Amino acid sequence: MSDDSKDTPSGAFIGYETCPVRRTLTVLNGKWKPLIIYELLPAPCRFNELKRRLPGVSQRLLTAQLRSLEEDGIVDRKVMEVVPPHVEYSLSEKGRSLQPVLQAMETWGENEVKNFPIS
Amino acid sequence: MSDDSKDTPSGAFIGYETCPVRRTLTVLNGKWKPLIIYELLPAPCRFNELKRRLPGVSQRLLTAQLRSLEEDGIVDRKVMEVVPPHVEYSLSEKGRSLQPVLQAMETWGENEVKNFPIS
DNA sequence: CGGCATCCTACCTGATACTG
DNA sequence: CAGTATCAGGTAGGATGCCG
Repeated sequence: MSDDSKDTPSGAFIGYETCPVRRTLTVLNGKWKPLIIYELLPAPCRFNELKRRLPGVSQRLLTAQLRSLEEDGIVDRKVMEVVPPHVEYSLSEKGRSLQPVLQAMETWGENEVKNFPIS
Repeated sequence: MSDDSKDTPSGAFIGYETCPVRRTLTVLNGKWKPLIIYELLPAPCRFNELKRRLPGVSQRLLTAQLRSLEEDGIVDRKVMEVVPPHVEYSLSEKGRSLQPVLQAMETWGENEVKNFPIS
C-alpha cells in the first residue's frame, strides 16, 4: 500500500511513473485518504476528532492511512508531549496542493445531484 | 451503501449523501475506475484495447469495474453483433462530466514531479 | 473477442483488550 | 488520548481456465 514505483514487474508496465493520473492515484490509494485530506483542508485536526468526522473508519485503518500519507509527505504529524497525549494532524504544503483534486470531487458530487438526481 | 438517511446516529453522520466528496468517491471507488474514465475521455475504446492501455489490470476486474461504472451511468456499453464480437465502451454525459476531476489528478501528478521530485 | 466461473489471497472492518 | 495487538468475518482484487 505504501510502495509503488520500485517493484515494477519487468517490462510492459507503462504505469506509475509515466502516467500522472496513476501517480496521483498512488498517493490517494486508500479507502479513506481523499476524505482525510478533505477533512484536513480547512484546519488541522486531532486523531479522535478525525475519527469522529469519518464515520465508518476503524482506528486501525485511520492510523495506517495517516502513516502512509505522512510517509508520502502529504500530512504532518505533531505530537504534544502532555498528559493526556495530544496529536495533531495537518496538511503539508504538498498536501494542500491536492486541494484542486478534492475541490473537483466536491463540485462533481454536488452537481451530480442536480444533474442526475438519485431519485 | 445506498441508504443512510435512516440509521443516522443523531446528527454526527456526515455520510454518503450529505458529503459530496463521499458521493464522488463512491462512484470512483475501485482500483481502476478513475483510470478507465481517464482512458475513455479522449475517445471510445474496445475491451482489449482498454485492457492493453491499463497494464496490470485483470480482465476480471476490468469487466467488473466497467459493469459497475455502467450501472452508475458513467459508461455506455455498445455491443456490435458480429464475429468476432466487438464491444465498445464510451463515456456517457455523466461520465464526461467527471473530466475536471481527472484533469485535476493529471495536473497534480505532473506538478508533483516538478515541485517534489521523486529523487 | 469479450467475457464468465473458480479458486485463492490481501485488504478492511468490528470488537475487544492492553499500553504510554 | 492516541494508539498497538489480536481475532473473526466480509469484500475487493489477482490468476487461471473455459465458452459463445
